[in-house]
Parts: sequence; C-alpha cells; structure tokens
Amino acid sequence: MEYRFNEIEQKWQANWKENKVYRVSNDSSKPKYYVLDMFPYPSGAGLHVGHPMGYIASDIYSRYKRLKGFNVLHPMGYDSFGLPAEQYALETGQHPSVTTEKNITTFRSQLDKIGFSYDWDREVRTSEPDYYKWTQWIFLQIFDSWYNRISNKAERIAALLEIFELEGNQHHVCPGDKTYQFSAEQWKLFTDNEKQEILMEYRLSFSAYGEVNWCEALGTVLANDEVVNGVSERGGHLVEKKKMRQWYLRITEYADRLLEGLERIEFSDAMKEMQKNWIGKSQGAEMDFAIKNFPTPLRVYTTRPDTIYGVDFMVVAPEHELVSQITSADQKEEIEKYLTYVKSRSERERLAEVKQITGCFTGAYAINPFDGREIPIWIAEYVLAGYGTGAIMAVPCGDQRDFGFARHFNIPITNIIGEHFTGEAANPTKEAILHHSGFLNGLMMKDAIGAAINKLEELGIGTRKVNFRMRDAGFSRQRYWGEPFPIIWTDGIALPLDAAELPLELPHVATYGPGPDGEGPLANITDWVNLQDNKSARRETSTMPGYAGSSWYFLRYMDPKNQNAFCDKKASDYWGQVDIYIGGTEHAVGHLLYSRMWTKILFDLGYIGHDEPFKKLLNQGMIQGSSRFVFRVRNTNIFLSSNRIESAISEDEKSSTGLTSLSCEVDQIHVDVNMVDGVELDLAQFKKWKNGEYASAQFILDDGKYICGVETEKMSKSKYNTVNPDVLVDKFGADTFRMYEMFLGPVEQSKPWDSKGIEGVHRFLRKLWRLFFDDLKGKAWNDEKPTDAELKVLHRTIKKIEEDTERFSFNTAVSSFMICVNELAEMKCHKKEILEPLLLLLSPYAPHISEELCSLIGSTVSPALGDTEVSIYPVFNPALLVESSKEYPVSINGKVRTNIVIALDATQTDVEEIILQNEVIKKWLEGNAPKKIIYVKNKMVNVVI
RNA sequence: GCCCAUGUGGCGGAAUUGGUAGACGCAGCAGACUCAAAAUCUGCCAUUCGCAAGGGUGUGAAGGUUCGAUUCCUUUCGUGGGCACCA
Repeated sequence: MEYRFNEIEQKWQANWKENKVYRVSNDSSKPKYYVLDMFPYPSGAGLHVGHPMGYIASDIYSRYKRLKGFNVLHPMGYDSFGLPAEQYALETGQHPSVTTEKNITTFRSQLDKIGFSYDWDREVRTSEPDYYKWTQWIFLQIFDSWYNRISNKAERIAALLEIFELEGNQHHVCPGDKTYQFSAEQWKLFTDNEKQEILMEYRLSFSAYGEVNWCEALGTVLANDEVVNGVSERGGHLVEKKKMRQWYLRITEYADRLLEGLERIEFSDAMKEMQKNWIGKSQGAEMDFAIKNFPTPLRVYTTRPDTIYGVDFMVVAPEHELVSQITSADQKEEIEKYLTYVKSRSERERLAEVKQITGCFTGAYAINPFDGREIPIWIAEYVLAGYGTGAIMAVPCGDQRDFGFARHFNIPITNIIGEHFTGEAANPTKEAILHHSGFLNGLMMKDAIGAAINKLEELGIGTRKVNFRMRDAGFSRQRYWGEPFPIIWTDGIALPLDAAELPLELPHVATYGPGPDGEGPLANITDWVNLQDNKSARRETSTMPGYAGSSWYFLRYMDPKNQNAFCDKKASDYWGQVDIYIGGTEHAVGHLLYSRMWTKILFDLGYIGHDEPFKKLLNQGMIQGSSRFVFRVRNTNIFLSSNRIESAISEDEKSSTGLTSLSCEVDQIHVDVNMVDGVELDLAQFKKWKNGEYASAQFILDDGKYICGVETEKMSKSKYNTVNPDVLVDKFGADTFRMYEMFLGPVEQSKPWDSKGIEGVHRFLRKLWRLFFDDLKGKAWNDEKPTDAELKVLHRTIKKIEEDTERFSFNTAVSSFMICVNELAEMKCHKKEILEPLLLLLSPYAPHISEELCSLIGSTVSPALGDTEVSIYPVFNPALLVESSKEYPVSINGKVRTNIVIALDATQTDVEEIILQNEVIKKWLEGNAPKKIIYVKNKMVNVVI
C-alpha cells in the first residue's frame, strides 16, 4: 500500500468542507484563540509560493491550538478594493467587480489546495456593499467625533457643542486652527456655516486643502510612486503640486496613545522602532527670532536650543508664508526661480536626494536674541512646511546637513564646542562643554538644553514644545474602485448621510477616466453627484483609500453576517484582541498604525472593549525569487552558456554560428525559472517558450549544457521567477508543500525560493508512511508494547515539537520530525502506541496524511478536527527522559579533546578525580597539575593548564 | 544621509540562557539491491598537514571581555529592507 497523496488530500479536503469541520462558534465553553493572517489583495497574477508562507505558519498554529483544546477563530478574506483592478478596467473596460470576482475565485482554488483550516463562512470582502456599509458607518462615527485632550479620548461632536455653548473653546484648543478662540457668547453669534467650519477643524475625520501631485496632461492626481523626476511615470508628462480639497484622519491626536500602546503589545523591537520613528515624538522648544526691518518674527522649532549661539543661518520651507514678504528686491528673481524648481519636485524626491544641496538666500536677516547677531535667512527644499513651524535654525558645527549646506554656500561656521569640532564634519554630540555661548558658557550641552529653554520662557520669546513628525493621514483618493464617502456637500458644508441610508453603493460608471478638475471618475455621473431635490447639494466624489477597509476587518470576522452592527459588542468582547497576527513588514507604518487608530476610536466611543487590535505580531520574511538568465549575443539569435562568455571559440562553433570570437556584447534576458533545472536550461522547452520566439535559437554550450546566470530578486511575474504553488502541490502533495515551506528557514527571515529541496521533505513523508504500511506487504503497524527507548524517542519529540511550535520555530520542528522518523525506522518500531501520538503532533503540519493514517489504524481521535472539549495533544512525560549519566565534552583551555561519561550527580571533586585519570587528559597535562578545572553540571568540563 | 535587519560548508539552514560549530535537508561522491531504471538502503562529505594516530585553522574582517564567544562589547566591510533629509 503506497502513499497516494493526491487521493488522500482530495478525500479529506472534501470531507472537511462537507462537514464544515472548521466552522467556529461564538459560543463555546473552551478558551478562545484568534489567529489572523493579513488578508491578501486578490491580484490577477494569482498566488505565488511567497504568499502561503505566512498562511501555512498561521494554519499550523491554529491547528495546534485547536488540538490543545482552544476555540480557534481562523478566518480569511480579501482586501478587494484597489488600484490595479481600476487600472485594468481603464485599459479593458471590464468592471473591477468582475475582474475582482474572477481573481478571488483563482485565489480561493489555490488556497483550497493547500488544506487550510479557515472558517470560510466568515469570509469578508472589503468591496462588498454588506461590508463597506460598515466602513462608511465607522467613517461617520469618526466624522462625528473630536479628540478631548483633557479626558484623552475621542468624544462625540454633540459633547463639544455643549462645551462651546457653555464656555467657548478656552479649554479645548482647536487642533486644526490654533487661531480660533471664542467665548460661549461669541460661539452663539456665529452663523451655522461658521459653526460647521469650526467644527470641521475639530473632527477626527475632516476635510481640508492639501497638496497633491497633479498631472495636467493626464487630468488626474498621481501617487508619489507614479511620479518620477517630476514627470508622470506613464507618458512622462509634467507633474506639479496642486491644492485640492482632501479628507484626512486626525491621527496626530492619537500620536501619544499610539506610542504608549506599543508598550502593551508584542511587536518585534524592530517593528516598534519603525512605528516610533514614524510617530517621531521629539522634545524641544519653539522660539521666535526677530526679523530685521520686518514686524513679525520668524518662529522656529528646535530640539537643540543649547546650540543657540552656534546659529549661522536660518532655513525656511519654500512654501512658508513669510517667504514672499521678507524676500529682498535683489533676491526676488533668484527666489522665484528656486520656487519654480521646488514646485516641480515631488515630495519623495525632495526628501530622498541627499547629495545634491540646493537652496536660495532670501536677502533677509533674523536677529539672534542673545547676541544680536544678524543671521541670513535661506529657503531650501529639505525643510518641509508641514513639520514643526516649517523653519529651522541651522547650526553647522553640530548638524551634518547644516554643515554641508554652509560649506556649499560658503557660510562662515561658528564653533561653540571647542575641540569637539574639527572643521571637517559636524559633531552632533550633547556631551561637550559650550564655548562662545554667552550665558551657557561652560555648561555641558545636555544640561544647557533645559537652561536655554528656561531663559527663552523667561524672556517670553520661546516655549518648551513637544513635536511629532507624524502628519494627519490623507483619507481620500480621486479614484473609482473604493468606498464612496457618505457625505453631501451643501454650500461648502459637508453633511453626513444618515446611517439608515447606508450603504451608499458605488454606482456604475461608463468610463473609469478622471472627472473634471481632477475629481475622481464618480464626478462624471451627474445624476448621481447632483441630488434631484436640492440643486445646491452635491455628493463627495472621491473615494476612501485602500487602508479604509483593512483598518477594521479583524472585527468583522467576529460577527461577519450582522446586518445591524459592524460587530456585536458581545462578539468583540468574546474574541477580543487578535492573539497572533501574521504578515509582512511592508505594512509596518501604514495598515498597522491605521488599524490601531481605528481600534482606539471605536474603543473610545464604547463600541468595543479593547484599544489595541493585535496582541502579538509575527512578521514573515519576504520570499525572493531566484531569477535565471540567458545571454544573447547582441542583434543575433545566438545564446552563450554563462561560462562561455569571453571564452575561446572552437572551429565547429565558428562555422555553425558565423561568430569569430565570444568576446562580444551580450544581452541578459530573463527566462522562466520553470524551464531551468538548477542552472541548466532545458533547451527544448526554451525553443517552444513564448510561442516559439526562440525556436531558431543557436547555442554555444558548455560540456553539452546551457548554464544560466542567476540573481536573487523580488518575485514577480515580469521577471519570470515566480513559482506557482499549484504545480508543487500537484507533484508532491499539500502536506509536502506545507512542510517544505516551513523547512526553508525561520518564518521571519527573508530568503530566496528554491524548489529543489522539496524532494527531501517528500521522502520524509513517504518514510513515515512506511512505518505504517509496506508497499508490498501491506499493514506494518502493530499493537505491541513500546520499549523504553522507543518511548524516549517519542517523548523527546513531543517536547521539542511543542516548544518549537510555541515559539514559531517551524523549520526546526520539521527537522525534529525527520529525526524522530529516522530513529523509529532504524529501531524498526511500528507500534501504534508510539505512532498514534506522533500523528497528532504532525497533524498541524501535515494534516492530510495524519488524518488518513489515524483513520487507517482505527484511531479514536481525529487530529484534523480536534474538536473535543479538552486537549487531545500528546502530553510530554519528563520522567521518560531522565538520565543518570551524561557524556561530557572535556576541553583543554576551551578546546574539546575528549568525551567522558560522568554520572549526573557527580560533584566537583568526583569530576576532578575522573578527569585526571583520563589518558587523553594526562597526555595534555604532560605531568603538570591543571591550574583549574571548570565543571558546569549537565554542560561541559574545561581543564585550564 | 538616517533607521532596521543580516553575514556560519557547494546550497537552505541548526546551535533556545556564553558551554562539543555545522543538527536536519538538498546537491555531490562511493557502494548495496536490480537485466536495467525508479524507489529504497549503507558509508563519506568545512578546510589544511598527515599513511595513520593525531594536529593546525575555521561562524564577513580586526580587536576586546571570558576558563570558554556563532552568541556579549568596540571598530570596520558587505548584503537585504525601510524612509517623510524631521531639525
């Protein structure tokens, strides 16, 4: 009886599906456990072997937890709104919902083959009206909220209105516009429109003007990614900044709580670091510098007020409102030129190009309030209007960027740190004693920071200030394939739809091109945009960004069919936080921050009972593709094997190809990795590839073989280095595929894909099978009593697998299974009493073969189900592994020279006695007494001579 | 430029708390079985000196701490990833 994995896997998958084995209830006496994968965007390319990596890890863990007696929520869905479907629609006219549906079907069939234990009854799709109804609903809740900095939570706008009626805004500074200050009386005198405008500046989702990348030629707004060197990626048209009305989420109000929450969740230190850097909390001071011959001062933000005497110039963001006013007549032309240049630069470019120093002098001077020095004011693109005050004081001796700027523009540098400044590079230390620094002279810099701020406050020209580098999150897109905003504009005022009118369904459009004035495609549907009963009312035409739907999907899984709420409070209280969330690092600062923010808002408003969505995060590494290349002699159809390039050419080759030498220019061309065995190209397949494009190819071979070039790159269709899991599953089975993906290396680590090792894992499963059934003789398993040695093998494995699974070290777990099976085979152990627990251990990793074998040996448990009230996971018995002695490595000066068996309860004296009688040790001692003998119980012995 | 990660045989990787470096697998080599192939099994497999016994070297590089370092510290180089030059 042989291992027919295809039959077995199809059989059990059908069985699990039919019996809804993985359906999970919100009502259970078992402890809950929530295992979540980052749901995929269903792209047209389908799954490649990189995708299932995290899914397999989470599936193993889910199945493990189920065996351990937990009620496990393990759902899957699709993040199905997004740009690619829309771009495809633009090219082909196919509605995104059609292509999305098709892609999902492909994804699903690929996922099904791998044998995942998802509860598909809970599937969500962000582009379904049943789902985005609630995305819109949550948006309305955010719109109807403001952040009370005193109670430190989101509250309803109604509560804010009450406060304004009672006391104006004296206790609640307006986050959107700090100049708003009014009393209760003044508030009451405002018109309705004025009141709405003020409220907008408080709302947690708000509309305001912001800059976008505008491409006149395409008539559309572009993402940073789509802009290269100031022109559009597609078509190369000019792109410039344009102010447009945008929606934002006031995530900055949550900056402190997002920071604080990191302390309470298990993210990797690297991930926490990334989020912290993104939020970018800094402590410093805001201070005013008077401007020579100008009434208003220049306000700067600095984290280093201690360096105030080292300020040699000021840099203001080009967009700063003072620029036009302070620019001197003779600098006007230069400044205009520079501003035009900056306008053509995307923000990404402004921030990414470091080597090129640009800037322009305004002709104006600021006055250092402490020593009265005149400081030239410059503008430069590296200072952004959005951060701090949009202006900085530059200290070249302490800041490398300022130093480079000063060097480049020949601005004299003041040294305030004595010998710590060499004149060759800036020194950002805080550990230097200040020189030439007036009242700060002689102070250590880090102590001078406080002293300087105190002085500033005393003089009334500055204040202590905490700053965040995070900005409010842009929340609207001029696109079609996203959630429509449930907002109607009337006389410039945004009015929310009533919850009863949700979902506001995405209407069909005739074309997917942009609307007039850079609006999204929805603006083209005048019937939809303009409301019939009110001529001045107009719908919002932009849609929500990709991250809207993914900011809360983990809550919908808990109660996916609910028609009356996004998620019943009882359900979210039962499931609570996601216990383990698995996905890639690419979402480090996007999705993972937004979903944390949404969770906090929903918590503040009382809809859920926890304010951090994910208890623990596991980042899977990226699977890179291993690309293969052929080398074609330029403008010919002749291909050189990689090691023949520049080599000698034979007479035969000369006559067959007409070449005279192999030292010629070659083009490197990607070939499909699936036509290459290792590095050897299958010539027959290559000739048939791409409909025979290379049918008449000629080859210069090496020893009869064509050897390809190799490079590790991102896995992508265009590089022909993708490997489809279906092919491997068909050939080796899902169990082999699952275990091989895990065996490749640690889940967290990025690594190149290579299919060639998969046979080793497949061999392991066949070897396991042979413990139960012989290919010729049939049944091999028996009911004999196991020996101590056999029990020892089993229990050592139980311990190892449990530990490894708990710490997500799946690669070492697979190797432990191999060791166990190797040992049992060696011992010729075919005993059910040993093998049955082994199948239970294995079932999370290889569920099909485990289930089949369990059923064939008449086991009373079904590992795939594990649906009992108690754990059916094998229990490790430490007593079976107790040893009385150990073979100790004995080293001389740290170098192992021999091994000696010593009783585990031996004392230092016992050990010394035994060691000194050993022949090998005696030889090394050459008759001398050792200086010292170090004995670490259960570890090793070291003799120092 | 900044931040994070990472560097171990021909290859993927193991070594969980500072304690036998190279588990497990792939590839390779030699052999058994077979008419042959597949499958399976056995042995070898970092490098160097040596017939062997045994020794030297070895975890990117250079230092350091330690009885002992892949592991900790300093410096440095390479690779991968991220970034909003955040003052």
